[in-house]
Amino acid sequence: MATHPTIKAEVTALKRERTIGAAAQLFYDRGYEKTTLEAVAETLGVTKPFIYGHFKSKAELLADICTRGVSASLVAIDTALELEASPTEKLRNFARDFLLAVLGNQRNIAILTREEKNLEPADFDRLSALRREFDRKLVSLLRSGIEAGEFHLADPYVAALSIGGLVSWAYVWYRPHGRLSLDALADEVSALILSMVGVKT
Amino acid sequence: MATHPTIKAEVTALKRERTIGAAAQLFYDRGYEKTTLEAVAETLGVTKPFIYGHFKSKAELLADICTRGVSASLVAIDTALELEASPTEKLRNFARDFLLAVLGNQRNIAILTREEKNLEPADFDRLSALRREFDRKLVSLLRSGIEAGEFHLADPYVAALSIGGLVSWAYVWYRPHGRLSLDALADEVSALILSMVGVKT
DNA sequence: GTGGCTTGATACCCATGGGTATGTTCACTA
DNA sequence: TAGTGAACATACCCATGGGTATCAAGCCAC
Repeated sequence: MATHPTIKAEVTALKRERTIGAAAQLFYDRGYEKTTLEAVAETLGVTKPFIYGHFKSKAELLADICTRGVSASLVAIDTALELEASPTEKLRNFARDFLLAVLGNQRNIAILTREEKNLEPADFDRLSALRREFDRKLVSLLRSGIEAGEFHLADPYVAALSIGGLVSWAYVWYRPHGRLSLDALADEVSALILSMVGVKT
Repeated sequence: MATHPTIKAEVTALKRERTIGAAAQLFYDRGYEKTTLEAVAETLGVTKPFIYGHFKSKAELLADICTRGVSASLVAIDTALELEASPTEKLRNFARDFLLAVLGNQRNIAILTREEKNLEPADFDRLSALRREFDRKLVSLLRSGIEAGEFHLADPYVAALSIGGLVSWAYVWYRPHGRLSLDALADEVSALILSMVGVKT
């Protein structure tokens, strides 16, 4: 009797998960407005009311997908800040994690970037706040590196936005099964970023 | 008699120009699919058939706007490659020009990035080819710097894509009348990029 | 000035797709 | 094994907006 509600909840969660997955793939491939909920339902082998039983609107699906995109990046910066290590090591780890987060959420990040105008204003504001939080934290990491004499940067704000862009943009050009492995790519990008902030190698 | 056709052509060009400008502003503010041609017409103080007299479809408007975005970046790399200067100086100039091109075409670049799924396949392919051309040329610039012993990069492809992303992403965060002037920003970003490729300062 | 042609406004069509009212099935309870 | 309710399919509504047929007005040639 204690397991019944749990199983039910798990089933519901699974259905939401599958729906979000199917929607993300289609939004990524075709774009949000060009994707009909009928198409999403067909991918899942169900019909529209199935979706409306779990989401109140198409925009809610979009918001969920985008939230995953931002959250992945935030986890990367939070993890780095909690490390017991020098700013250089924190940044090295962050750069790797951040790139892996972006590429592991390539579809979500792409949708977040492309479809922000299709978000409900409330969701847009919430996600914008998360992005600003990410930027603030990255600036603080860069600042600590400057103060420790490890980084050499005239303007940590511009550097933070540059790093954010450099890595976020990877969703545009990365192709799985490309020339480099994910790991090699992460090392390479990490080295570029350390060099950019003026870490002596 | 020789001037008549010319004036007519100029008037036609002006109408196209104004239409593209109004459309770009609205696409940028609201998104492509959320912008009706009626709204574009209203901005111009005309009606839909005016637009259809100069463009064969909404998608053609989008393609024109996006083409301007890519072209601006291509001009920057072409200009740099034609310079009689060291790779370091070429890259320094390119970085500045590229950033200024992106920010001078902020709306077009934003639309290009966000709305690629709404392009006709033929236009998408054409613009993709231009982007690849840009990447190839930037790689060749980085290569020449490595061969000259001025740049220190393990992988010029990854570096080119990183630079492209770093600068292209500026359309996301740049706000006119912000803390830094365009010029100061261009210098700062240029310095970051030179540092990234391993130019000794 | 008058006839033809170009331009764009008025008014319209209709495919599309988000969202929903209604009916049906199946799992679970007693 | 009959009854109850949740979950989902069927079938539908209708606002929206891209695109166009039609008509009016101005501009040019002659």
